[in-house]
Amino acid sequence: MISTAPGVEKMSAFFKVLGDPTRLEMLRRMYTSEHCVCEFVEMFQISQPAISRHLRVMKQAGIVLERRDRQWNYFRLNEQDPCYPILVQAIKELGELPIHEQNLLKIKC
Amino acid sequence: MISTAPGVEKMSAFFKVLGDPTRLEMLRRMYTSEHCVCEFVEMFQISQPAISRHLRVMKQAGIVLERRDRQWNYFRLNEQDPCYPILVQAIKELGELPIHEQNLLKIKC
DNA sequence: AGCGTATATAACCTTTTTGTTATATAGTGG
DNA sequence: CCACTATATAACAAAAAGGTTATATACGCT
Repeated sequence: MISTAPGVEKMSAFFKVLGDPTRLEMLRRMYTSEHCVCEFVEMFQISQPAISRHLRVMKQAGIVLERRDRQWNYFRLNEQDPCYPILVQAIKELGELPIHEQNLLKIKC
Repeated sequence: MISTAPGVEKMSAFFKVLGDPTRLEMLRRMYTSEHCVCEFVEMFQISQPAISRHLRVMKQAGIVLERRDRQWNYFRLNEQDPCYPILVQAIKELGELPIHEQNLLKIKC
């Protein structure tokens, strides 16, 4: 076993993080691939500081990991998190990203 | 298929409900069996109105169903909810209820 | 050095959440 | 009818969440 079973406190904190549509959508995207902050900034209609804070919340909860590469900061799912399997199931229930919602910013950043 | 795949909005609303430790614990108990309001009132250290509101939040989100029997109001999980499988997985990850946390109020109510 | 891009943090404000107390409603049993 | 129990709702206060703007920091480029 990779990780210990989470308790109610830990798990409800995990769910609280997923309880925001912006964060859930970000996590869904990260399941497909790592993303840098500026990609998320383009993706949503909220300010860059708001994006940064959502990412920090997820990082502090242990749900995502960050990787710094020069001026870019990349975020990805933390597969070691004890709640990771639940996250994966949730993302799978959401199904494929609709084409028009897939990110076309291959060039940007 | 029993229910339609939920979208990000619906699913994050579902997670927001699970994002409170009291509610998550209540759901965990309901997975074992139906419970009436007064049982939850005994179980937690918050007021009866607070318990009632938590139950209403879960009912309005479609996560639980209620059954009225004379002066008692019983709540149970809604197995038809599209997010029900995720809830079950989460509860299973939590593991067995510790003995000292199991409810001994067989007689009350 | 000076500029532009990427990102984080601080300060602030508004909305939502969650608890409390007070009170209303409904069923049960004298 | 009255009292007691079970439960819901309203009104209120405190705390948390989430957005914004302003600003600081770091890197790459000319």
